[in-house]
Amino acid sequence: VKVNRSRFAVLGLLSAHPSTGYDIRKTIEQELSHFWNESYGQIYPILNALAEERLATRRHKKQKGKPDRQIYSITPKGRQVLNEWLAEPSGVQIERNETLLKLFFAGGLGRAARRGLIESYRQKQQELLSELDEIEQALEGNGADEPPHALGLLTISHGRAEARARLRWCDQVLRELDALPRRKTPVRR
Amino acid sequence: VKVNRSRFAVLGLLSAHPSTGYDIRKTIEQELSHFWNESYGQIYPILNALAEERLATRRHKKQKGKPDRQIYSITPKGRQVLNEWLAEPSGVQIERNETLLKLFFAGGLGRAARRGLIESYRQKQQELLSELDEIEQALEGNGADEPPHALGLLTISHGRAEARARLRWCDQVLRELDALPRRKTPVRR
DNA sequence: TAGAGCATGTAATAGGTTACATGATTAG
DNA sequence: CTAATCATGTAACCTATTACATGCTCTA
Repeated sequence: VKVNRSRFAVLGLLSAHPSTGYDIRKTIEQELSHFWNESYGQIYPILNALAEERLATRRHKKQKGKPDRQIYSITPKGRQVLNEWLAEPSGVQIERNETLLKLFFAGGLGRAARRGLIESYRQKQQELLSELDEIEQALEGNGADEPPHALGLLTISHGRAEARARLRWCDQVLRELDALPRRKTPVRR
Repeated sequence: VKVNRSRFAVLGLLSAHPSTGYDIRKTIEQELSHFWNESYGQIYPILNALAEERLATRRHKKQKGKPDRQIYSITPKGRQVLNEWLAEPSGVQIERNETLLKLFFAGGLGRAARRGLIESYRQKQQELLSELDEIEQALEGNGADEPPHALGLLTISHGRAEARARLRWCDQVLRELDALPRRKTPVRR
């Protein structure tokens, strides 16, 4: 069985409150960007399809001075479909890691370039940690009436755990690389 | 600047020794599958393109009892192109995490389903650790003449660090979920 | 007055998986 | 006898990003 996860990302956001395509993009960027992303090219056609399948309803709202909005709301059927998907366990997902790919082939590279690879990766992780701080702010509910999004905060702690683990790995590798023989491409087989 | 990473995965494997498309697929499965994947639908067209661009040469080898082989070897130009790519730092890559997506929207889910989500994720990480052990074996060079692939082993340690961090996160979340209020969808905004 | 934010959408393109076709040999 | 391994390749399909078009308002 193969499902389109982008559909569920959109449906999931609609399950919190009615939104426009524009809203959805913004929320994804502000609250999910550490583990998910969607572009307009996906969102708008998906919203259309959800409405056709009666998983969401659309209503047009005129605005003055600003473009009109197409507001989508999840239907009971949509909520049901979403919950069914939420309950089924996720399949394994091999996530590509470009830095590891480069490292794997870095035998022909010089000492400095090899270190550079890891150092740049290390910095990316540190930047990620800062981004996580910002996203956490958004999830904590800046307004007084908004309760913090407890489940969202758990995704933040996941991101931090991964980033910290990668940082430690970088530090260890940087130490080991110096100890590694500086001979040419270690051709195997 | 946007590059096709699959091309470099293939080129990188050719840089170790001449291979067929079939060999490449097998090596990827045995040694890179914890952070990279490629299907035949990608590999064969890429090999063709590499030969056309003179980054690799092809030679046909007849076999009896088995299908003929198309053996590709990297050219000096290919090696140069590869090394240039290896040296440039990798851009950020947001990797999608389906479990986190589900957790984010799990407000409407029951207690048990919520725990199930995390427990299944936890088990996937444990399975990953076992796979890493197997891949490590392959990289250590089972033959006596083969030296271990030191850089490859670093990618294993990266995988382990991530998996262990995720395991710890699961354990923590499983503890916290019980403490979380069991009220309905925490609608925000 | 330039740029950002609001808002919707599509077309072109790139990236990637799955299924299929073919067919001999070998191991269980 | 069945299934796996060897080996190459393509077509259909899905998934996803980028760039573009449009046009008003508000801020620096």
